[in-house]
Amino acid sequence: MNKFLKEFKDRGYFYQCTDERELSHLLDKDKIKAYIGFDCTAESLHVGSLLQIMCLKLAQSHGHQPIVLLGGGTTRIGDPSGKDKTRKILNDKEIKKNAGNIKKILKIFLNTNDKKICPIFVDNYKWLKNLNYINFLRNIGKHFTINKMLTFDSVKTRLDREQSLSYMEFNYMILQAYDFMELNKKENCVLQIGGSDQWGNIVNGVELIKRHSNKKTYGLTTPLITLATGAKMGKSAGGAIWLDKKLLSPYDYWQFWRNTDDRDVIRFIKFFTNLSLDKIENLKSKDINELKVLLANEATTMLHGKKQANNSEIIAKEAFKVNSIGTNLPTIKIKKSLIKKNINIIDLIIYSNLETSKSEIRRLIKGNAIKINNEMIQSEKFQIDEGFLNENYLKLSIGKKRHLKIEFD
RNA sequence: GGAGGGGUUCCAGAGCGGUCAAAUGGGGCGGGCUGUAAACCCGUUGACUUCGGUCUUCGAAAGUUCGAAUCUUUCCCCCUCCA
Repeated sequence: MNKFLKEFKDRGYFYQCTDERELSHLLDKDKIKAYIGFDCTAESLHVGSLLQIMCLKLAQSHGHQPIVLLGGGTTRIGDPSGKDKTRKILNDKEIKKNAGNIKKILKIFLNTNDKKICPIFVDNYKWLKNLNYINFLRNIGKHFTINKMLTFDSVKTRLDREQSLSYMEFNYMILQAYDFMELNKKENCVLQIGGSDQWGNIVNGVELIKRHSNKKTYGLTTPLITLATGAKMGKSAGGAIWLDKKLLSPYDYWQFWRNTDDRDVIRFIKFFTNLSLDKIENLKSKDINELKVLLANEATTMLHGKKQANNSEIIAKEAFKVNSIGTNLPTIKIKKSLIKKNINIIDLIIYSNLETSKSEIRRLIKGNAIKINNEMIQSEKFQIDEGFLNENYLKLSIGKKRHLKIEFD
């Protein structure tokens, strides 16, 4: 089997392929261009898209060139795959902004230095916006039969569940197929990769190109990643795990990986790090918590850089050491004059922005969750007074995992 | 076009004149156990509070009533069946 394809499989990226054998031959023979489309519905990417990104990275490492398709056009339609409801349609400005953010993230992950494998960014709005309805129906539409379209999962589940599917959404798969054809023509792209929910859309592209241009192309899908607990990846505690430091701090990103379920650790190291499979094989005997740190460091380095990763590790070490005062913790400043006037614990937490609801803070105090300098606060009337000014700062903790250093200014 | 059913707090889903800030489950948060894991147990889950209460929520608006998520009217949205 082709090396790229083999690693693709060994790492667990493989789910389905339209013609594995032939694709393998082709990959042995040529360096190809492979594309993945990214929806622009969200303001940025989150870990749910990370596996797709890793696929492109892997392709690069084997000398193939990735094409990143930003769905600026198709996002205006809304992909019904895997969704039980019609999505709210975004306006042009939002889509444009989202596409920009997504492009930025991908540039961080992908190798942009080597000309041969440098990712090509395209936005399908460019060609979709000018489509002529009549011509499109005649040239493209004739290759699709309703009979077949109705059998695709994205359509079928909606109909089975008696949920409405608008004609607009129904056309989505045709547009995605058209995208593939366009990239095949313009860039000679022969492979589309996507999540398993994209299978139908991808197959449609392959078939359209076959019928319309009589050329052979390939589709490759990745499995839907679920956590050991059965939950979908990326929608975990307290909101999405964004791949964007403006939406999720490097430290929180690091923590996300550090908190991986034991059962997922090796699998995730294969998925989400660049470590070679040989190396990973040797890791299996290591202490599970060390592996989690390794995973967190690797994943964080890839996105936020080595410095941020190391820094996160240091912060984490301090934060979880029982009685440390934590000089490296995230820090905010407060005016000494405020302390001199005595500030109430609730107001201090509001000031710190760790919580925004006073009721919630009261609940946390009742639940023994609030600590200052590692001492539990027992009363919501607790005051921070001048006595604290003997030090340069204090440590505020909420629960076991959230710690903040508050410096006096 | 005709006939029905429905829109409830993050989600699912009860409630159908006062005892409802609203059952139950999931999720979240906090505590315990531990390994920043899983499983399990406990608490909590609208806001504000001088802890007595107060204020804002049950698709939207108006009304009946001492009192409405619950009744009436209009409007908006969703679904099913018939044509």
